[in-house]
Amino acid sequence: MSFKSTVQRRLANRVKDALRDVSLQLALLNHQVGARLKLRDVDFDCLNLLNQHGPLGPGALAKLAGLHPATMTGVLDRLEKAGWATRDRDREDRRAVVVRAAPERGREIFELYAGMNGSMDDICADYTVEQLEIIEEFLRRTAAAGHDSTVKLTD
Amino acid sequence: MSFKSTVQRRLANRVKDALRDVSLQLALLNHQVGARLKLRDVDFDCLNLLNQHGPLGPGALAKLAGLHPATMTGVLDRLEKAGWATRDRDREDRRAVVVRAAPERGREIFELYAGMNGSMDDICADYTVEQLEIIEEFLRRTAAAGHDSTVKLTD
DNA sequence: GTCAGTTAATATGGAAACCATATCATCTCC
DNA sequence: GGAGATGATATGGTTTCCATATTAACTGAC
Repeated sequence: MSFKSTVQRRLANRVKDALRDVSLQLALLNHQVGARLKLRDVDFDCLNLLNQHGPLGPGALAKLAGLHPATMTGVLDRLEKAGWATRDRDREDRRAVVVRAAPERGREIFELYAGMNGSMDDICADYTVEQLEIIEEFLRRTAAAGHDSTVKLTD
Repeated sequence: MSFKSTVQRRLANRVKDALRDVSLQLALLNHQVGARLKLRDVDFDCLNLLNQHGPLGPGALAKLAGLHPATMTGVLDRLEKAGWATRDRDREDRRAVVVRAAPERGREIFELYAGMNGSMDDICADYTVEQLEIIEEFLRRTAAAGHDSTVKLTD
């Protein structure tokens, strides 16, 4: 890592501090949104993973979420029972099922995030196109770094 | 909200997408770090809140974390027993206790995040001072927006 | 100064969740 | 064809959650 100046190093530390705060605040927001939907944190996290990655098998979802397969069975039982997800037979492997988030329920989640989404639109409106491109690139690289770090921890 | 162009609106959506991915990846990383420390998600989240906010009473910590006071008692029991936090008498209110994260254990957490921290330093080194200032400001405003949204959801 | 009302933290116990292990059906490869 | 592996779930013991109650302490009105 090659910082060009002490100012830049200090700024990097401030960026990392701000990132930690973002992570914390969004985790707390997610917890409240989940509570409003009467979902346990672990259930809501798994639902978010399904919304992000698309349909997955319970084993793959468990691995992604860092959960035991038996735990995932319980989580999916609750999500299915509450109408947030469905389990369907896999067409190619009769052992397997495919789990999908219920698309018609997405609006309920969307509505609870409306405040945050509106605030983000307002914030983004203050930046130029060039600035937003820089910000997006930074966030993409940060997400990739987070993913890589997680993979390294589970090896 | 007043976007100056369609390009800017589209970019805002990409920024929001990227932010969701960052939130998800950091949540998964936190889960794995917590697992390495043999801490339940809820325990690790509370420890992180103590590290971020400094000493707090159990009631204030429960409110911040969106947890029931009785749940917090159990969380603090586990954190105390495992040596991650201490409960001390409040000097001014004999009913109250003050919970502190154990400073000597901070290094263990720090070491598990070393990969991510190093990656963030590398990423930041690619940006100019001006760009890092923009990024930091954006993250600060995003954290504030997240906090405000959470407060609105709990009213 | 007294006392009713409120607050802070914890105790209790029933319900819910977690997960190590086992089970069964299915798939793969030799 | 069959041994070994895999995917998902069942089981049951343990752990966690939390509604409610309890106790000690604080506050403010009278």
